[in-house]
Amino acid sequence: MSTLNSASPAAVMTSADVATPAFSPLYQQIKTLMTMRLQAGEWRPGEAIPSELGLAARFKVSQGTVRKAVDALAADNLLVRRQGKGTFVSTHAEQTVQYRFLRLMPNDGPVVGAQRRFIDCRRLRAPADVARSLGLKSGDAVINVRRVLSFESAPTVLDDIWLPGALFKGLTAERLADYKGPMYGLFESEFGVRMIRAEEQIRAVSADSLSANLLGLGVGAPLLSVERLSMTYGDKAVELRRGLYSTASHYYRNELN
Amino acid sequence: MSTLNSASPAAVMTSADVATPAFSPLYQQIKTLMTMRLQAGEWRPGEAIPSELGLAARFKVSQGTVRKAVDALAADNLLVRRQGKGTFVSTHAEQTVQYRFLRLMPNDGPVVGAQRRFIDCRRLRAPADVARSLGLKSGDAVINVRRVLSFESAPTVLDDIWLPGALFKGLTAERLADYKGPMYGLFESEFGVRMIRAEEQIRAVSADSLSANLLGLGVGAPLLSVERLSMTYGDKAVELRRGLYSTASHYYRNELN
DNA sequence: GAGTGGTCTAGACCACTGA
DNA sequence: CAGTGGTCTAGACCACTCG
Repeated sequence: MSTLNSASPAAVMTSADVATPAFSPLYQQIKTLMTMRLQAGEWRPGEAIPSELGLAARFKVSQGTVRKAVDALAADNLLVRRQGKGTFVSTHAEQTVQYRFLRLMPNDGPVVGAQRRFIDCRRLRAPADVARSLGLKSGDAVINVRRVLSFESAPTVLDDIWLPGALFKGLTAERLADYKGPMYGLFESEFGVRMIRAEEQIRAVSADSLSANLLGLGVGAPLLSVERLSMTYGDKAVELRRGLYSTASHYYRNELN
Repeated sequence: MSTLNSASPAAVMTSADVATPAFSPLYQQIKTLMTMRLQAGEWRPGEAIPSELGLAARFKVSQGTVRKAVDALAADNLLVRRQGKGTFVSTHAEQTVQYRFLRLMPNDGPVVGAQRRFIDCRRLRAPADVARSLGLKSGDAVINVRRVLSFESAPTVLDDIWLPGALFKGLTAERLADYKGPMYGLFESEFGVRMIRAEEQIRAVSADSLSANLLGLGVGAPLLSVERLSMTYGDKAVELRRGLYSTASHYYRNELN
């Protein structure tokens, strides 16, 4: 580790260095360094990172210390460990299990793939509330995508998606429609934007005429309103997604610990 | 560790023992042993468990191995580590932060305490669906509690709670009303039932006349339906809670990783 | 068999708490 | 100050994957 100490690896930063330096353990510092390499694209989604012993040599610490850092990154879903093979940068592209953040489950019957229908994809100026959520200035360029997800031909999810225009130049309805696989896979491979975590605000609302129409329901039908803010590295918000879910034959599943 | 090996601690179970013995690492076995001690009430909620070195001596393993076991139990929220003080059995009683599993947040303004009003607490025979969820036989004794939670005098949550009668003998409306603190604290201290984790199914529904009345809304108003199944040790279901949340001035908050 | 992650140990030292 | 959890090391060996 060349970041903080001078001689031996054990000579870490201590509380004598500064007044209240907020002591940070070595493995935490290495986690930060590795996160920066991931963010910089030095290690690409789907690829293997160096072995633990290799990383230990590079950072001049013991294997146990890089192990703690890698464990933490794996817990954050940034890396995936595979015994006997190596440690890999996680990716949305080979996402076998549904749509990463979508928690909808059928009331009965097996989980089944969704059909997507894109309603429109427009480039426009950010409304005040969208700008605030995404950390933009009101009037900045944003891209607005609307689409419907159907399960077994039953329209179920109406998504209203807002993306910073600066990050997603050239995103069109065609590219969305042509891309096979989850939308986050497209964002990752084509625009270098990786979703790390998200926060959702869930409410119950009544369908207005537009959404009722698109979801094949009556006006006033109860819908789940799911407002999701997705973050990339550094907890930077990069997507605001307002979803309306029909919960007649599906439910939102959550686990509490 | 006297459970599996004979001589040295390092002589753990190997894949040579049986055909496909599903190799379980030492720290995992110790985690299981500690969980059993917790379940048996040998270490009580709020109390400190032995120090890591003490546990290491007792189980005849190294400190590092018990550390992994304790880390896992702390990750499951069964234990709480406090540097310099010790490791404690977590408890619902001194739960400073709201109601453990309740994810409701005010749209704006600070989090504020709730007022509780108990509507009734009856002992009756389990309906088929309740019995199925709780792993009982249809017709077994259950306790049904209904109550309303209000925030700043606005009724917001209508809970319909089902508990196995065998586990909660003597639970009455009086004891519920008299108990200060969260309901799960009462369950823990008076009935020895600790909620470990829960699963929720969330839907949007329309208020019927009864729930509309109790929540001060119009009939047909959209409500969040939250059906929660809570589990104790061994993933045994011990509470079915059907909640109706008014999401006019609150939202259900969820974090996705 | 070589290379990877996974487990376990023994021992040193650090940070935090409370008497 | 003693006692607790937290970090870090060095080294051994095990389990898994793949050529």
